[in-house]
Formats: sequence, C-alpha cells, structure tokens
Amino acid sequence: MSDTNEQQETVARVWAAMSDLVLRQENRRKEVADTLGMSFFRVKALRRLLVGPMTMRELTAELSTDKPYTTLMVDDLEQRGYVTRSVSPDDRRIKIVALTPPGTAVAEQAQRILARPPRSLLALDPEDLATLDRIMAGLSTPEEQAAGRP
Amino acid sequence: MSDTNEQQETVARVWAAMSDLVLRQENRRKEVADTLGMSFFRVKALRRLLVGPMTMRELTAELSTDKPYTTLMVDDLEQRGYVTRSVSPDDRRIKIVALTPPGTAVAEQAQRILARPPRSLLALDPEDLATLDRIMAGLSTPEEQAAGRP
DNA sequence: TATAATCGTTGTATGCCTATAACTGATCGG
DNA sequence: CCGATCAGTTATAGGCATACAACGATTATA
Repeated sequence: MSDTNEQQETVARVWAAMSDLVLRQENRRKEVADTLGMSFFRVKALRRLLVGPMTMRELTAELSTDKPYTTLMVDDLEQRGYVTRSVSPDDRRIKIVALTPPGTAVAEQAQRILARPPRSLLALDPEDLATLDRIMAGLSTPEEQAAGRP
Repeated sequence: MSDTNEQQETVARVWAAMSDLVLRQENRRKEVADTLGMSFFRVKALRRLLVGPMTMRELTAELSTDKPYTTLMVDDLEQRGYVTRSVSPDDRRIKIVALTPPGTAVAEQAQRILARPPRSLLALDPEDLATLDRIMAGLSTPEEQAAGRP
C-alpha cells in the first residue's frame, strides 16, 4: 500500500516534469504561427495533410472542429496556394483536400521548428539519453502494458 | 561525427515521443474548461495565483497578456467570487489579486485534473519509472548543463 | 420513383483573446 | 511644487475559433 502510494507519487512527479518540459516550449507555437504568417490551427491542418490527401470530413474530424469552419479554413489555405480541393471520382459529394508543393514545404518547415528539442535534452548525458529513448519508445507504443491491464 | 548525428537523431526521437505523449492529453484542457465553466486561460490565472497573491502587473506578465485584458479577466474572476482585488498598503497605485477560498478550491481541482498522468505512464515498469524519475529531475533543473554552455 | 441521408457550403451569432490609444489617480525626481 | 513616470482602467476594433440552422447537390434506401 505504501509502495503503491510511492509509485503513484513518482508517476505524478514524472508526469509533471514531462508536461512542464513540453509545455514550457509553447512559444514554439507562436514562433511557427509568426514565421509562417498564419494561425497555428491552420498550420496544424497543413501538417495533418502531410500524411496524404484527405476529405473535408476527415480533416474536420482530424482537427476536431466543425464542418463550416473547415470550409472557411480550406478556403483560406486554397487562396494561399497551399492546398487544392478536388471532387472525388467515386462520390461527387466528397471533396478531397491535398497539399500543393508550396503547402508541403510550409508544413515541413513547421515540423522542423516544432521538432527542435529543448536545450536541456541536447545537453543530456549520452547514457541517460539512450535509456530515455528506450523507455519513451515503450511509452508511445503501449500495446503490451495496456494489454496486461485492461 | 557519425556519433553526433546518431545522438541528435536520438534526441529528436525522444523529444517527439515526449511531445506526443503530453500533447495528446490536450483534451485535458477542454475537460478543465468544461468542468469549471470558464476558459482555460482564466483557469491558468487561478493556478498561477495558487503560489500566492500577485499584483495586476505580475499577473499580466505571468500570463504574457496585456494590462487591459488582465483587468477584464480579473473583473470576471472577481464576479465569480474566485479572487479579490485590494489596494497595496505600500503603493496605492498597485492592486493585489488574491484567491478566495472558493477560488483556491477551483484552482486545486484544475491542478488535480491536469496532473492526472496518462495510462501508459501508470503501467510503466517500476524500475523504468524510477530511472525516468531520476532523469527527468535532472532535466527540470538543468543548472549544471546550462552552466556548461552559456 | 419517392424519400431519406450524406457532404460540403453559406449565413449568422457569439465568446475569447490580442492590440492600441487614451485616461485617472498615485508616486517619484528635479 | 511640477513634470515625468507608473499602475490600473476604459474604450474600441479586429481576428480566430465555436456553435447552430438551413440549404443545394448527390447518393443511398425503401
């Protein structure tokens, strides 16, 4: 029982430290938005499109927004020349949104800025870094652990 | 050289995993805002006040917003009964914002929701967890590392 | 074929935050 | 004591995102 409590405290401490580290980098969002001259939300849309074209509906779900706003945003991104809208050959109700080459470039630039790790991580001891890498890898694919405790 | 590259790749991978884990929990913000019936920004203000009373100016800096909006926000929080505004005894220009008991309760409730770690962390092997705790502790107080590279 | 459901669009209203300028009252420096 | 400065407020305008209602075009269903 005391053991479990200590465990939970440790988890809480680790989680707080991790959240702090990530969220303290939140200025990155502003940097991205300022650099690219558009809201971070639009940048997010472009980044989601990096994995491939998407219907309006899918994009709406991906950004967890509503259909009308997706229309407005894609209008804007289209005017900027970052995406194209085309009618699906299978179903003429559906429109497919795809990145243009400039749109891809912009999305990748955003990714580069956001992927820039904080100084403290770069200064980490190589051995600790390797350990961290191993543990984090397990965390992002938690199939085994999750399977153990349903 | 190849070593350095590998290091950087590892850092990038770790950082990506960490960001993913934290940012995927971003619905927490909405949960907090919905639960407490106010914008996350206001909740943030209350949370900052948990460490102690603050002048309007300090609160403005803490939230990195502007003075007029701080006034509006504190107006709102005051109406809700979560904070009080009082004139500083030392300098009658200055106003001190402080949490009321209900405000403290709300702020603490927000902290509890935000501090809730993701499942994958809870399911982590105890030994790995201890290791993670040690490494993260070093990351959040990076005096030594930062001192090495000014 | 008639009806219902789906996809995207248009329109409107609202909330939250940013940004700027101008003002009041209080304090400080000469 | 007078001008400069500072803290907080008021006022205004605008951008971005959310939410809801309603519509045309297209497809699926009965």
